[in-house]
Amino acid sequence: MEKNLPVVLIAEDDQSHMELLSYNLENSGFKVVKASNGRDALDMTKELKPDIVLLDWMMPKLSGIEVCTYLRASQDLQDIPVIIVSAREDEEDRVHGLEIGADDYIVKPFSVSELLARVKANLRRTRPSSVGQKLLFKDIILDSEQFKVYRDGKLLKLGPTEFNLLATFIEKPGRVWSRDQLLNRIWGRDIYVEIRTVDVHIGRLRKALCRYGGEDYLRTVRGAGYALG
Amino acid sequence: MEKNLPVVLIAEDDQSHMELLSYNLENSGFKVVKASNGRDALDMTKELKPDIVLLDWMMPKLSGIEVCTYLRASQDLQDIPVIIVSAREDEEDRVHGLEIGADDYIVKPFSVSELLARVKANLRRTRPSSVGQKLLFKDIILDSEQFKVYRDGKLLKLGPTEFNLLATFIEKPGRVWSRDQLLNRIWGRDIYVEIRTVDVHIGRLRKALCRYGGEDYLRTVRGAGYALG
DNA sequence: GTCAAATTTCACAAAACCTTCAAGGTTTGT
DNA sequence: ACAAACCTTGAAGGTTTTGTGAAATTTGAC
Repeated sequence: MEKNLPVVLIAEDDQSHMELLSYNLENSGFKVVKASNGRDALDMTKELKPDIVLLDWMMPKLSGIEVCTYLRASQDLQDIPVIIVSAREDEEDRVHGLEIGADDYIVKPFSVSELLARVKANLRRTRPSSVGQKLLFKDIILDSEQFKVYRDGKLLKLGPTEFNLLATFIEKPGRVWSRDQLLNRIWGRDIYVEIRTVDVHIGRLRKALCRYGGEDYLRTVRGAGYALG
Repeated sequence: MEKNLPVVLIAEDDQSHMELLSYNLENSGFKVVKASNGRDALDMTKELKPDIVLLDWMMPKLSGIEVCTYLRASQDLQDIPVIIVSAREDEEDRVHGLEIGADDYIVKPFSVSELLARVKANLRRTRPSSVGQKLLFKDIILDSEQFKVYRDGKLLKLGPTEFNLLATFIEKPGRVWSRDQLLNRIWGRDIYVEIRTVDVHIGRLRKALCRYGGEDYLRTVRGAGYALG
């Protein structure tokens, strides 16, 4: 079982459509979670906090529109990108979808490559490292497709955890992450490890980044957590 | 009889059309299998598992649309690329064709070069090594037309799985593939084999590539997968 | 400056992960 | 039908990474 893959929640009641979507997304390196109606979609979103949500417009229990409206009103879920998938292609419906806060709107039928492109485009905003993009910070380059990190042109050797930490930091330079947030994001929500373990890995990442000299970009925020720069 | 050519099944009831298609495809290095109605097309597809299927929209017994719908619903045939060939050029028909799961839609009359381009484009997705081009990485040459691999000018002996692995890697040098992705891509998606099997084949590929010495280009990325370079 | 709290460092054992090997099985080729 | 080539799998063995406590150091408040 792969770890740390971006999670896509698909809410779609048509079975064959669901197959098509999940197969292609899984093959492109996403973890797929499925919901076959609006209520499940909403519950699972609250529970799992996926990285992006695909909502079919027409679904039993709650429509995609209703689910989206709810998500947008919810404090801790409103940042999750939502893509509405619909057979309605009227300009009016499209506008309605975007008006209630969806980030994108795809009309059925769509090509698989179009769907993937849009999913990635929307993740690029919130989780750039998950879509195989090169990320930069000062003289650091993190290539999430090749799993390589360079500083000042020199390849660095990082362990998996250090890599994930850096990927998290470099997505939002300057943002301070608490130890708890880092544990949730990198270790997973239901793993129990000592909170101090984070410090150790930060230390290791620090050492790795300064392997060939240079400023220490990792900032310790006493009582709060860590940040890059 | 030439082996290992990609197989195209053409379903077309118009005799002269069939001639045109098969002549050109055979000339471009495909093995062509012919069906003159929808029912035969379906039976032969099940039987032969061709690499790609060209379906005329209007055919006796079963229409191209019906055949395509069936293929998409069938567990072990749904990955076969389908191109619908039709005289209907309404946007509506095109949409319908894609909606039922066709990968592409070509309107008659079409140029031969357009057809070939689309066939190859669709094969590139599922059978990248079947479109016969030479791929290079450092001193490695992979000739997917001849199914031969050279390193530093010397012919290497690879088993089929090793060849496919290398073909996958060399298409995107540096890209890290998870074991799951490799299994899906090379073994196929509904085959169940242990994930560790991948490791063994990687090991063999490694050994084969270094048969006559030289650097080991296969990079193991702990917790993530493998990459070439 | 002193002190307590917070953070960093260190070393090591355990866990996770990868590689290799060899024994069947299966497929392919003759 | 037989032999060769190839594939799959489990297990053993080796390597890297990880988690943890304890000690050392830093920090900020007083």
